[in-house]
Amino acid sequence: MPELPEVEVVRRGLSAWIIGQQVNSVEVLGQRSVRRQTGGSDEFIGRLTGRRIADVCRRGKYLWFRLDDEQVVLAHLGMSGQMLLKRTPAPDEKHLRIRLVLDDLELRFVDQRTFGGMCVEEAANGLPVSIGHIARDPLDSAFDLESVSRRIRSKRSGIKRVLLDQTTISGIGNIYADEALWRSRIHWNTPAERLSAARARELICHADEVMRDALLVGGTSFDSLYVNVNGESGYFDRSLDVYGRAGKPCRRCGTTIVREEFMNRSSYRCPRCQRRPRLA
DNA sequence: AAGGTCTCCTGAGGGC
DNA sequence: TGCCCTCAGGAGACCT
Repeated sequence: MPELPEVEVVRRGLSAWIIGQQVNSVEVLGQRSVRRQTGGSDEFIGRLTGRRIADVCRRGKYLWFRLDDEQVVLAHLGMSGQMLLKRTPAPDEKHLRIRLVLDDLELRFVDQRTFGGMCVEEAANGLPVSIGHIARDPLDSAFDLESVSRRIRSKRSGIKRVLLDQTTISGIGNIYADEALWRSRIHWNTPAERLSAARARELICHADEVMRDALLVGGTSFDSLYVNVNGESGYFDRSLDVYGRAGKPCRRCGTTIVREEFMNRSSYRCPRCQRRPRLA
């Protein structure tokens, strides 16, 4: 599941190959993948064809290509999106949704579950207009630990819900939220407002740390759905401490990790290291 | 206003 | 073998 480290791996892979290349032709094989484009695939193709790629940028889990004319191509990988580069002709993937033919390679957006997509839009102050509400992520040089900590502590909901809210801090998904909470020994349902400033700062630092650790080994992957642009998987799944480890011993205290339902998805924690918060 | 829920989607895997 | 059920979850729409 692509969260910040996985998207950053893709960004780095792409920027090494596609900067300076021209988009010679565009093919949309799946209309749903351009659903954010008001004018549909015709507009997407029209605005993109002939443009040159000037840079590849990222904020949180969003990725975008800066074009040579103040427009950007905004992309989100969703649950299963991949950006694949092909230097030589290759058969179309089963879930190939968008094809960009560049100067000497082909960029393919492949997405099984179609939660992801791409669109061409304007940028304002260097940020695609439709993601103005997305907060800075911990890898952003202008990320401000103090103000994020303050904002987190002002929220009246459980801490995990706050970590997943991309308008407060971006880039964190279900996996890294659980990992950061485990490192900080905090229960996922602890009211955010009950964390001390020091605990909140520590939690943010742990989220930053776990994502940087994952980035070092090329991101997390459980299956073949996520791969970087060379088609290689990440290795961080081998380093996870709690996520997906229900029934296995906590690496700190040996207590059996449990899986609980949360927001119609899964949450993993150590029942001993991450005690349920006392009722207020 | 802010918090919480619903919904989109496809394939893997389990039970029988 | 095949059919049906559950599960995976990011984020925008929608409701309270």
